[in-house]
This record gives sequence, C-alpha cells and structure tokens, in this order.
Amino acid sequence: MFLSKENIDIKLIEVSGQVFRISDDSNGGFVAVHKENVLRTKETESGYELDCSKEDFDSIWADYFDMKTDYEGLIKAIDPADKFLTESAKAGRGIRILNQDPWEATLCFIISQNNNIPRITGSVNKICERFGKKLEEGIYSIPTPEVLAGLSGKEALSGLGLGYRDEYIYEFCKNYDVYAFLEEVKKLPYEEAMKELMKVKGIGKKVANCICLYGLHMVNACPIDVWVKRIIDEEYGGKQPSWMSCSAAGIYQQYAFYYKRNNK
DNA sequence: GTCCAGGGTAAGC
DNA sequence: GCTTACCATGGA
Repeated sequence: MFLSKENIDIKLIEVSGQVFRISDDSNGGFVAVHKENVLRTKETESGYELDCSKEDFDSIWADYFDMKTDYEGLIKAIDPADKFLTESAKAGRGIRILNQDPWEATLCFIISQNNNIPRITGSVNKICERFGKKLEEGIYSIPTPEVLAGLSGKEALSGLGLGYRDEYIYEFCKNYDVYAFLEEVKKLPYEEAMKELMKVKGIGKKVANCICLYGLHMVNACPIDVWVKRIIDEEYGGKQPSWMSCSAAGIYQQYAFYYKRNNK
C-alpha cells in the first residue's frame, strides 16, 4: 500500500538513534523488522510504497509508526523563542517515536551503554543472526529471552561485541520472566516503572528512560545521554530546559538529539 | 598510542 | 546523598 509522506520520514527515523532494526536495502528503500514481521518500503516523491496490505498496515505497522500521535501539533507548540528546539524540530520533522517491542528496546538499550550507534547496530545484528529466528534470507528476529536464558552461560554470547554487557543480558533473561515483567511495568505510572526497571542489574536511569520511551511509549520519558548533556551545557547554559520535563519531553528530545548529533 | 561512544556498578566518602 | 575507578570494544 501507499503511505503519504505527512510528517513521517523513515530515513530520519532510521538514523535518529531510537531503533536498530531499520536498515537501508540494496535498491534505495528500507527494511524494517518488528517482532516477526518484515516491511520493505520504497520512497517516492510524495510518500512510501509499502510491501504490505492495508489490513497489515492497520493491524501491525500503524501502531509501530505511531500514526495516531499529532506530531504537527507538538511542533507548533514549541516556544518560538527557543531557537535550538525550533531548529531541531525543523530539521527532524518526520521523526516519530516508534512503538518497539518492549523486550527489543530493553535488549538494544542495555547494549547501548557506553557504546556508539554503529557498534550497537552491529551487536544487535549479530545476536539476531546467532540466536534469532530466520524470517527471510539474511533477516532474523530478536532472539527470545527464553533462548538466551537457556544458554550455558554468558560465554555463549562472546564474539558479538557485547563486551561486559553480556552478563547483564544473560542474567536478566535467566532471572526474570522477561515478557511478563515488562508487561507489568508497562501498566505502572512512569516513576514506578523507572524504579522497577532500575532494579535490574545493568539498567540505570538512562537505559530505563530509553525503555520507557521506545519500548513502553511513555513519551514524557527523557533519556539524558552524552549528547543531551551536551545540549544542556552548550545550548542552554547548563540549565535543563523546561521542555525536557513536559508531557512530550521524549519526542522533543528525539528532535534535539538528532539535530545535535548530525547537524552541529 | 589516546579518546570516545545514546552508562552502570560498586566502593568509598 | 555525591564522586570515582573500572568495566570491553572498535573506530577515529
């Protein structure tokens, strides 16, 4: 089906640092993997040609791409006196906060700590290839927590570039009923969800905020990493701007993160 | 060789 | 509560 390019830009979403399961394909399009679904898209002038039916789009991908949220309205609500956020939203218009699978977001953002985006993507691809389910030629799902819990030890995760994070992943899968745990956390208000997530060894404040934002779609969650710290220091004189604690903080954070990392 | 990357833990104060 | 050493890895 055809998806009109109204406040959605898959290229920007791909490079915005929120997801590690969208990639370029060999002929100018994109491949997105969500749970065990694969979506191939080709960009045209006015939108995207998607290789799925309207029924599949409505039941699977519309929620994934967060089509119900009014991003245009959020951009209009930005204080015009805030030059940095205004510029960020202008540059990042089309970015949306995906509804990733909660376990996918948890795994990817545990890997993300003290790491960089190309390396994170590499590790995620490798762990999918080694332990995930083959969906198509060269495309694998995120491995289930059960599969990882069934390994003989964290040593079975070596060679994936995980570094010291291998233990965090293995122990979490071993000690928790991961899906049930994340479902319960999703029902909690933000502050309590953060508290529960941070009880897990390897999940601190920043990673917990990423799980809340990208996996549980709590868009008030505002992950503060080295780039957002830089934004606070260099763009706001060291004082955290009020939008970082508003009800859509995570969405504005995404525009700002993208702009700071790519354009400045 | 050093520095950095979407940080967190544990130990020390 | 707040600092600090240390953690594994590859690219710049």
